[in-house]
Amino acid sequence: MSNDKNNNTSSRSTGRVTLSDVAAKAGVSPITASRALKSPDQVSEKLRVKIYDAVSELGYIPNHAARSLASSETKIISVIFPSLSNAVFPDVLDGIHDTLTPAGYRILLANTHYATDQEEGLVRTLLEQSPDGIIVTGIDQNENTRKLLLSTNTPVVQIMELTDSPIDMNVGLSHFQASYDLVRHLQNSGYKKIGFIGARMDPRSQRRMEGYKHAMHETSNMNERYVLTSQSNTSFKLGAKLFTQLFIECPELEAICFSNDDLAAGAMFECNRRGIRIPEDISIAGFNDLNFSEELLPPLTTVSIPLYEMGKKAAEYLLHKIVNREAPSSIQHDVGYSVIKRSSTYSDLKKRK
Amino acid sequence: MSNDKNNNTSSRSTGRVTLSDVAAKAGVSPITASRALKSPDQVSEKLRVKIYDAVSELGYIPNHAARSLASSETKIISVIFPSLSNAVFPDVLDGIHDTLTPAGYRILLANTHYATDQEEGLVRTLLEQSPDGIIVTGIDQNENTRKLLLSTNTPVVQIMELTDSPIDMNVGLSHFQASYDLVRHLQNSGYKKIGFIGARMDPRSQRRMEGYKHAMHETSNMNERYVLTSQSNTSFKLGAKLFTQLFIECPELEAICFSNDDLAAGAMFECNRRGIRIPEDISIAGFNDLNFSEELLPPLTTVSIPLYEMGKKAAEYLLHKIVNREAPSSIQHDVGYSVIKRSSTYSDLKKRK
DNA sequence: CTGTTAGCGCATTCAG
DNA sequence: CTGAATGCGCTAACAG
Repeated sequence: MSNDKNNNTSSRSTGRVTLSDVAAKAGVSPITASRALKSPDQVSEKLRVKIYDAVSELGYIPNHAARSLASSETKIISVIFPSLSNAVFPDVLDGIHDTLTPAGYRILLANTHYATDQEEGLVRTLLEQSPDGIIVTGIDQNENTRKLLLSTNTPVVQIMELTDSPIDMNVGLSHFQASYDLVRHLQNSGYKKIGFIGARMDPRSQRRMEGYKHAMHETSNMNERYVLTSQSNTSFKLGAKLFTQLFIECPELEAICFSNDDLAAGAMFECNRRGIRIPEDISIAGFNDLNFSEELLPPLTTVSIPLYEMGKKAAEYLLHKIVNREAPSSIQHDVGYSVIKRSSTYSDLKKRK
Repeated sequence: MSNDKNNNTSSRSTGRVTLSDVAAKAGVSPITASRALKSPDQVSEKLRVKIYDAVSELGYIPNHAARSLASSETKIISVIFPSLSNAVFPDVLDGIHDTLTPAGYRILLANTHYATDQEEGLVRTLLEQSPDGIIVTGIDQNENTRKLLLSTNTPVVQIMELTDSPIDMNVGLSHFQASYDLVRHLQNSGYKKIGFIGARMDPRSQRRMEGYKHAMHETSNMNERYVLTSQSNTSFKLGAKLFTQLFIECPELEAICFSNDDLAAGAMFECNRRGIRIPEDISIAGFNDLNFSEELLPPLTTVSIPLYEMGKKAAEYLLHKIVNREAPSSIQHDVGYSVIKRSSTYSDLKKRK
C-alpha cells in the first residue's frame, strides 16, 4: 500500500499528524473528526469508529495551541507560589492539582521565591498563556499587579489569607486571628511572659506577629524585648540560633511562639541538645502543624491549617466561575484553623509549675 | 479625538488587544510590531519607541497560543513528578525552575501520585501542549509511554536514576550503589546484624533495598527476617510503627537502614519516647539527607543527594538540545551522592560498644 | 530596515 | 448528523 499522500508538508508544517490527516484517513471532513473527539454523541457511531481507528493508527495528538486559538479556551490554570521548599505549599498544590486534573485542566506553575517585586513580571508572563484561571498566593499584590489581574477577564483566586477587597475570589484564613487565639490560649493557661520568634517575615508571618502583639498588648504584657525576627529564610538551624539568642537575652521567658513549625522544631532540637526541658524550662509553640510536629518530643503545640482543602476550594471556585461564567454565590471562603494543644506547652501552667 | 475604529470586533474575537491593534496605533505593519518585540535590533529605534508606547498604552499582552501555533515553539517544559509532598521533589523542581524561568520557559507540572499506570495518560495530555521539553521522574516508564515519548521529537530527560537505555537524556544517580555504599560503611564500622525498613516501595526505594541486600549477601549476613517493607505511603508515624514491629521481632539487630529520612526520623522519635538509646541500643540510618536530618538527636547518618543540582542539570540538558537542535556531547550525567556519617551510627562499633 | 502574503491546526458559524 | 467557509493572533518566508 504505497501511501504517497504525505507530500502535504508545506514549508511551515511541523510534520506532526493533524486532525486533517485523521479526517482524510477516515474519509470525513476535518470538522467531523473534531466533533468525534470533542462531542462524540454528535457523530454517528459508524464514522466515530472510523475516526477513532484513524486516530490510533496515526498516533494523532491534538495540538493544544491550535485548539486554544480557535476556541479561546486554554484549559490552563496558572498558580503562583512564593516557594515550594516551604512545606505548606506542596500540600496546597496537591489540593489544586487533584481538583483540576480530573476536570481536564493543566497547572502552570510559577515561583516568586518571596521576591514580591518580581510578581508583576511573573503575572504578565502567565497572562500571555491566557490561562482560564489564576491562583495567587496572598493578598499583598502591588497596585500594578492588581490592575493587570483586574484588566483580564480571567477568574482569579487569592489564597492563604482573607482580605476585605479581593481582586476576584478569595480562600484563606486570618493568620492574625489564628496567632492571636494561640497566644490567648497560652495566656489563659497562665503564661504571661511570652516571646515571639519569626523569620522570613513574609506577609503571613507578619500578620501572625501582629496577632501575637495584639494579644500581648490587650493583656498589658507586651514587651518589645521578647520579639526577635530575622529576614533570613526559615530553617531548623535558624530556629535553633534565634532561640538561643532570645533565651539568653530574656531567660525569664515562660513560652515562645514561633512563626512556623520549622523554626519551633529547630528550637526544640536545640533545647534537647542543651538539656533545656520543654515545657518545664521553656514552653514552645509553632504554626502550621506540619506532619512531623505531632511526633516531636514533646509533641508541639501549634496551629493547624487545612492546606489541602484550601487548594481544593480555590480550584473549585475557579471551575465554578469558568463553567458558569459567573462567580459562585459566595466569593470568599474562610477555611479556618485550629489551635492544636500539645505538651510542648502546659494547658494549666500553675497546676504543674 | 473620536476613535471609532474599535469596531473590528468580529464575532469570534476575544476582545483582547492584539498585535494588529498595536501596529495600527503605532502606524506600522503587524510584522514590524512583532519584530520590535521579538528581535528589537531589527527595527529602527524610531519605530521601536512608537511601538513600545503603543504596547504600554494599550496594555498589550501577547497571545501565547497564537505565537506557538505560528512559530511551533511553546516555551513550555512539562515536568512529571510522582509527588510533591515528598520533600525531595520540591528541591529538584526549584533547580528546574531557577534554570528555566530566566531562559523564558514556563513549567507545566503533573503529578502521578505514584500511580504509574496513569503515567501514559498524563504524558499524552502533556504532549498535547507540544512542550519544548519534558522531564520525567525515574526510568521505569512502561512500553507505551516510552514509545509515545520517543515518537515525538521533543527532548526528554529522565531524572532521579541512571539507566543504560535512556529514552533521550538522563540525569541521576544509582540508588542501588548509594544504598550499597551506606551498608558497606556500616559493615566496615563493625555492624553485622543490619535491618532494612522501607515504605511506598517506589522504584528508588526498591533499588535502595536491592543495594542493601546485595551488601548483606556479599558478606553472608543477609537474613530475610531483617527486612520489613510496607506499601503504605511514607510518614513519620509509619516509621515509628515499622520500627517497633521489626525491633520487637528482631531485638538482636544492631542497626536499621530506612529507605528515607522521614521513616528514620519517625523511628528515632519512637526511640526517644521509649527510652531506646541511639546508637547504643540500636543504630539508625536514613536516605536523602533532608534539612532536618542533621538537627535530629542524635544527628542522622544518611545519604545526601544533590537534588537542586539534578534539577538544574536536567534543565540545562533540555535547553542545550532545544537551542542547538542536537543533544549535548554527553547525554547522561551522574550527579553522585555522599554517605553522610553522623552519630546515629558508630564509626567504629567495637571501640565504643 | 520594512511590508506583503500566506499559513500554523483547529473550532465556530452557518448551511444543508 | 455532516460539511464549507472562515478566522482565532501571530510569525515564517520572501520580497522590496
